[in-house]
Formats: sequence, C-alpha cells, structure tokens
Amino acid sequence: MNTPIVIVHCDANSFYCSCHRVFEPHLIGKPLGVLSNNDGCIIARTQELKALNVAMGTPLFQVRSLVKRGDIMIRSSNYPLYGDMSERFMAVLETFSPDVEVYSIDEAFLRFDGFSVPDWHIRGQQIQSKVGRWTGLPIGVGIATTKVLSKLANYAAKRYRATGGVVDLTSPERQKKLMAITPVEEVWGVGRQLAKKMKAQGIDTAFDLAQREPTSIQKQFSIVEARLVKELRGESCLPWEEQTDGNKHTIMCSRSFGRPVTAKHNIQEAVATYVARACEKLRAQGKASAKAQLFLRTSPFRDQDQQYSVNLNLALPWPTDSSQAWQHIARKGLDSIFREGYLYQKAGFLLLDIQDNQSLQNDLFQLSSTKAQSSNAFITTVDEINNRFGRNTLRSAASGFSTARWHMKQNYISPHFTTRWQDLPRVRTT
DNA sequence: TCTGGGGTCCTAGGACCC
DNA sequence: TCTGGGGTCCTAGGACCC
Repeated sequence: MNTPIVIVHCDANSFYCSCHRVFEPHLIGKPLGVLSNNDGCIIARTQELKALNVAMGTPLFQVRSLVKRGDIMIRSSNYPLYGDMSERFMAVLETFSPDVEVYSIDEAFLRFDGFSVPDWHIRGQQIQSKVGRWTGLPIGVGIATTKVLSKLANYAAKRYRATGGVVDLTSPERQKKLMAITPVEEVWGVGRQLAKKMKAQGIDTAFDLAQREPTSIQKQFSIVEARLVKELRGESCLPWEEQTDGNKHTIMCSRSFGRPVTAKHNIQEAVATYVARACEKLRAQGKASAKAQLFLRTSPFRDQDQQYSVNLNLALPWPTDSSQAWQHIARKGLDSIFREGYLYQKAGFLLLDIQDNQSLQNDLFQLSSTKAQSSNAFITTVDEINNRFGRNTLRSAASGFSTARWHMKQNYISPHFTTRWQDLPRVRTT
C-alpha cells in the first residue's frame, strides 16, 4: 500500500515576542508586545497581551500609559535577532524531513513522502519538543494531507489548549468535526472581504465552504478560492516550493520617516538609502532588474494636512544590479514628483521584474568591458565590507548621515544577542 | 506628537495586432 | 441598420499572507 503524503505545518507562537523571551526570561508570562519600525504600532503580541485586549496594530501612543505603569512590556523590533532565530528553527525542522518549505520567517511546511510513521501525533510532539529544547521557541504543529488542512490543524492547535499545541488532522472524521466548528474566516486565504461575501451566501464555516462545488466557487470568486475548496476536501493542489526565497519577483525597500519631513534634501537622502538597500538585496540574490517604482506620500492619518501620494514608474534600457544606475534615475524621478509644501511621511523604492544576472547583455555602447568590470569590482568590495562590518559601514554620500531626522525611531531596542559579538549574553558561574 | 514593511497572486480593462 | 473576434501584453487595483 502506498504511504500517503503527509504535510506538517509548524509555526512559532508569537514568534517575535518569543525570540525576546529566549534571551530575557524575565519576560516569560508577562504581557509583551513588539513594535513595528519607528516604534509605531504593536505588530506581535503574547497571549498575555492579547488577553488585555490590545489589538494587533494598536499605535504605541494609545497604550503608552500601560507601558509607563509597567502593566505591559514592549520591545522595538530587532530583525537581525529574528532572522537568526528563524534559521535555527528551520535547521531543527530539517532534521525531521528533507522536504522543508520555509513559508515565512516563523513558519514552515514539512513534507513526509514515503515515510511510514505509526503515530503522527507523537511525531508532532517530538518536533515540538526538539524545537523547544534546541531553540527555546514554543511552536504549534498541525498535521494533515494538504497545506490548507495542515494550517487548519495548526489553528486548532493554538485555539484549543487541551491539544498541547499538536493536532493530527489526517483522519477525515476529525477534519469534518473541526471544519464544522471553524468559522470560514479562519481558513488560510479567506480574509475579511471574502468572509463577508461568503457569509452573505450562507458559507459560515470551513465545512460549508468544503461542501461547495469548486467550479461554482471559481465562478463567483476566482481560481484561488476554488483551490481552497479542493484543499479542504483533501485534494492537494497548492504547489510545493522548496526554494521560496531567492526567487522573488519584486524587492522593496520603504520606510516611514521618524517624523514628518518637508525638505527635499531629506527625501533625497532617504530615497538614496532605500535604493542602495534594494540594490544590495538584488546583488545578494545574484539578480538584476530594468523596472522599478518610486513612491512618496504624506500621512493618510493626518486628515488636517494636505495629502499627496505619488507612484512613479522607472525604467532602464537593460537590467542591472548597479546601485549607481538606479540612484541616478531615482534621483531624476524624485525631481519630477517632489512637491514643496507637504509633510511627507513615507517613501519607498520597489524593484520589479527581477531576473537572473547571468545572461545579462552588457551595454556595448555605454560601458567598455573594462569599465564595467572595475565598477563591478568596486561594488562587490563595498558589499563585502558592509557584510563584514555591518550595514552602511560604506555608503554613498547621497544617503546622508545616521543622525538625519528622517531616520527610524527605536527607543525600545534590545541587544543583538546572537548577531553582534559585544551583545552576546554572559554566563557566570559561582 | 505618536498609526509597519515586504511579499504573492488574480482580474479587469486598455492598447495593439492580425 | 449596422459597428468581428481572438490573442497578447501591460498596468492598476484589489485581495490575501506574514
């Protein structure tokens, strides 16, 4: 008999918060929130914080008094820490299956193809326990035969405490039971808008959705929702993507400013910084691009102010990973869209149509090959130095200085426990 | 005073071509 | 009175995800 393919979905509970707790154990059991860039709003919450009815996306200023009183704890986001903890997490998962699809920084699908496992629930507990012991991260584990069902299983693992964080949903009877009590908006891929439309048609639960014909769902919605129905019925139709990163179609770098910005030279510095960062990512992936977008806008939350939002398409005649080429055209682009008199809040640079850098045509007329090579050698050296000594060690003068007023706020930043030598935790013995 | 950043995929509609 | 049809490419916008 063929062993069915089993898909196990693992994700860390309150991942960003849990990363902080690993290195600051006094935060365990406390209501803890992690802030977005600029310390703007809360983007990750522990159970204890959720219990206090602090919603996702709550602006910091609305809970400032709770923070001051020590009722809740907060940390600025610390992406180097999360990235490093994520790698450790994924490395543990890879000890269980050779097929790991890293879906996001804090979750992954494991595929078990041809494994004969006597008890999936026990296997799930083993995964959970090993990740806990090796990384300190608490995780949920959902086990089923399709991605959508395994996500659903993991939802149940978090929602129902008695599960201990592990749910085996390989049996059709258990699938039915769970789906019947699960609101349709909890299905992966059904957001607010879709849930509203579906409920208007009497689709209230995951089970209701699974009962519909995929063809009629496709007519009313789209092929995406039709696939969801099939997956809920146990028919696997979402692709398995082992190398999800490294094959991006777009690369974005954008930031809100620490405070409103009016001066053109500040915006120029910010844009130069974002362009440089996006091109760095592009080179790190060995890719190039000929199309991009530059955008600039005021704060949509400031009703009292004049609003301005603009999105400019940029194109180069051939794909390149050269920061200088993109800097040049982005600067000209900014000249054409910048308007005096607005309180700008955010800018960004988005590279589109990312392609391999291998087969690129050199521009025979513009650059002699020796000039192209020396420019390559220069930028490679800059990237190497920045990799070794930290981002922005070497940067273009156009990016300005780190004290600039448009820079991010990070008032609650924690040490880079795992990625900076001087921040390594110390252990004392007595 | 203070409201994130970075992605994906799909559809509709216009331009253009034969 | 009548105003092709189909294919492709591109873009904008909307929905979703973490």
